[in-house]
Parts: sequence; C-alpha cells; structure tokens
Amino acid sequence: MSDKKLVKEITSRDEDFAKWYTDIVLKADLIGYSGVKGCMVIRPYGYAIWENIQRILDKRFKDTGHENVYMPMFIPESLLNKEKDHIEGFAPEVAWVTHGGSELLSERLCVRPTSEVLFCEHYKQIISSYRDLPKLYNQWCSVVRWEKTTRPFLRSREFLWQEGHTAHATKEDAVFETERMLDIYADFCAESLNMPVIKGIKTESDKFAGAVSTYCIEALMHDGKALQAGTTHYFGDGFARAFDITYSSKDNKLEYVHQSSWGVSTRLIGGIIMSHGDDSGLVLPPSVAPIQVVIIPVAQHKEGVLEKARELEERIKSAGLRVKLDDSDNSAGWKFSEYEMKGVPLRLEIGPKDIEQNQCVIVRRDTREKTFVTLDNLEGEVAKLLRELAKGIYEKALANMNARTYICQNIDEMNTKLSENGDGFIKAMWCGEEACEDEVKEKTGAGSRCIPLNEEAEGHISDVCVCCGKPASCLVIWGKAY
RNA sequence: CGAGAUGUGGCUCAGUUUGGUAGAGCGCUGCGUUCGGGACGCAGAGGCCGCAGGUUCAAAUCCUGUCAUCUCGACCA
Repeated sequence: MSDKKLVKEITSRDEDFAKWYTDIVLKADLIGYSGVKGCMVIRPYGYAIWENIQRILDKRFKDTGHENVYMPMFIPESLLNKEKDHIEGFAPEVAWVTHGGSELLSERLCVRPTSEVLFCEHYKQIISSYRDLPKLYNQWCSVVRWEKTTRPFLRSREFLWQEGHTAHATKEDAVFETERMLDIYADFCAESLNMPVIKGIKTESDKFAGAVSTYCIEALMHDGKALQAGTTHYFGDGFARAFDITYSSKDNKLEYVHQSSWGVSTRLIGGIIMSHGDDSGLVLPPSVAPIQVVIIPVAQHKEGVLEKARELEERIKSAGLRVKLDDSDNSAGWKFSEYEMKGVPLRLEIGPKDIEQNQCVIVRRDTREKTFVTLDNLEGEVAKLLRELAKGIYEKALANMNARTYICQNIDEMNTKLSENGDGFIKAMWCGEEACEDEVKEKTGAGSRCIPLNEEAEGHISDVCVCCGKPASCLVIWGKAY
C-alpha cells in the first residue's frame, strides 16, 4: 500500500540505476545544481556526511603522525611543467586563470587539479637533512578537473578531497607509507562506510601521472559497476629529481627523497549511495550518518507525548549519538517516508500506547525490522541496533560483490558471464601486455580495475592470459567503472 | 569531445505541431478538523515560459546562437 506511493517518488533502483541515483542525490537534499556544469552545491545534509568522513579520517591520519597544511589553489604553468609525465597526464583537464581583473597575466596559473608540484616546491625549501625526514603532510581542500561528462559526487569538475603528500629518506619508508595509507583507506571503508573494497595495484596504463606505482581500493556498486574509492601512489624519486629535493644523509651524502601521495574524495559519498541505497532512498552507515536516530512522536498533540519524546532525545544525545526529534506537524507517515529517503539508520516511534507500556518502537532503515524496546534499556538497544545495521549493510554489500564476481578463463566466458549475470568484477589472468588489456576492454567493455594485492585469497586461477593464451603473469580484476 | 533528449511558479508537467489575455496537480501561507505508513476542508500567495539576439502588428510557441541538466559513447578520483 504505502509502497505504491513510494515508488512514485523515486525511480526504481533496478529499473534505471542512473536515474535512481540522480533522484536520491536531489531528493535526499544532498546537493543542488549550480550554474556551472559539473559544479554542485553540497547542501547541509550532504556536507554533514562529508564532515563525518573528514572527522574520522583526519583522526586516523593524525594518529599515524600526519600534519595538516594548506597549499595555494594556483599553480604557475612553469611549475606544473616541471615533471614531464605529470603534466602530460593532467594537461587535458586543467582550468587556467589568464587574467587578474582586466590585466593579462604574464604567466597563466592553473587551478590545482592535485597539488604534487606545490608540495614538491615546498619540500625543496624545507628539507635539507635526514633529520628533516619524514615529512608527513596532508591537506583538505578542493581541486578542479575540467571533466567532460559530470555526475554529482562521482565526477564533478570541482570536488572536495584530502591529499596526503609525504617525503621519506628511503624507498622502503615511502613504499611502507603508500601501503599503510591504502590499508587505512580500506579499513575506513569497511568499518565506517560499511563498504567492502578490494585492495590492488593499477596496471602501467592506469597509473597516476608521474607515479612509479599506483595502488587503489575498488568497490563494487549495487549495479555491478566498479568505483575507485581511493588511491595511493609511490613516486620513487622521480619528483625529487625533477624538483631537486635532496637531503644530506648520516654519512653526508646528498640523496634524493622518496615520496608518496594518497587521496580520497567526496566520491566516497557516491559510493555510499550506490552501495547501500534502495527504492525508498538512502541508507546511511551509522558512523557517517548526520542523524543516527530520528525520533517520531506519534499522536504528538496528546498529552505527554512530546515531553516523553524530548526526554528520549536527551537520553540518546547524552549517550553520544546524533539524534533528531521531528516535532513538526507533518503526519507520522510523511515523516517515516522522509527519513527513509534520507537514510537515517534508526527510527524511533513513541506514542501514547508506548508510553503506557514504558516502551518505544525502533525500526531499522535497512531491513525495516521493528523492535519494541523497553525504555529502561534504551541506550543499550539503540547502540546494539546501530552495530547490527552497520554489520548488516556491510554483509549485504559484500554478498552483492561476491555474487557479482566471476572467474573466467577466456574472453567468451567473460562476455557470457556479463550478459547472463549483469556487470560485476571478473577475475582473470593476464600476461602483462597492454595490448591484451586494451583488447579485453574493447571486446567486453570491462577494463582492468587492479591487480589484487591479496593473492592468497584471490587465488591463481590459470597459467595463461585470458586474452592471448600466453603465460600469465598475474591475476587481474576487470570491470566496468564509474 | 561526438550522438540524442529536455529547460514553463519550489517540484512534476500540460500548452509549442497551426504565433493572439500563462494553466493543472503537488508543495507553500493562514484558519479549522486530523494524527501508529506520505490526512482533509475552506481561503490565499507565487511565473517577464533557461539566457541573448532575430522574424512579426503580436513569440512560451518560428529562426539563430548560447548555457545548464539527463542518456549513450570516447576520456578521467
């Protein structure tokens, strides 16, 4: 009955995933469009999710010794040009500032698409001894990339992110940092976003411009498309050589530093939406949900109901949770739908009948399961339900990923699996040749996502390349990507 | 960047073919009745039809350009 009304509101997820996604970002009040293509207004409810992501990650960064800084948003063209691979990779999508007021600038400035060169220039100034190392800097900022096709959160021209940039004395230290941050990202996705990811290395052709190796975490969305949720890079001493960042070692030799960089962006919000959302709207992971519990008074005009609701609000707040009491005069049914759209993990209903029996009703957003909770143990039950919901949506997302992961021996099999079961991850062996990588993408639509790091778990499924049949060098996860 | 579609009160859209006084539903405001899954009645407010040119006595409607949104490709966090 109510379902009929709900389906009218947003497009069914399985009918048209792309439209469903757009409906959610707009109707859950996450964003508004602006007058510039690909630049979105992040509204309070959407921004609050980002603030929670920031708060949790920032703590993890600081706990591992990182410091926050802020770099300028403009990069002189000559500075950007210093590292050849880097500029070649980014040139097609940088935005340029050419005028100050009506004056033509003597050198045009690019709006940062990423800040490697700024950090390098600065590191050159402040690093001179092995005693200055490591430098573990991070910045929270926005960057601009002039994308051709744009989608809210997934690919916008300006987006918010954090970028860590570190300088180390040795290759080992820099590689350790690169892998450590990848682990932090993967843990964060699992624990705080309840989104399972696969850790891997990008192939040569997919590497970051200027990197020796690029690591990534890849998540699988509900529709079977892959989303790169985060990335870390090991730079070797390539940037150090281009920018002349050297230090004197203990034995007084001049050495180049070894560097890493790593980032996650507001794209994660897109990942949350597409991992957990359903036909009623968003489903938010408790750790980052702006509102974890919404209290809906039933028959709130009746004596004692609002008072009781406020009392429960205060108790839940005191327990350290984010809670909202909706005492507006919308109907209870309207509120139910509204907060389902917004993905609030738990809904607490309190009405005259409940008060009589010293209880309330708590409904889980993901399963819609109703629990009658005695008020004596309210805080404990709420915390328990939030934990269970977090676990539940993680397992659901993991089950989706597993169900949509196919092991294939050849290209025909890849196409068969994709057309029979829908998009997903394909595990198949690869010889290491770029030509085969391209051919697979051309024939199946699925590109290489990564070479998974967790080899023992991923397994060795064949001795030969899925494409050319020559001896294989590694397992690759293939998939269509956002 | 290539192909296609769409821009009309806050939202969803009708009106454009055939030029002639800007419409509906929802939402919003006020009052009253309601309240355990998107309540109802009555009375109101709100739009130079994305923007800029052009044709015409007259343009939401025809023409040109431009911007934005969506879809599909190519390219990319």
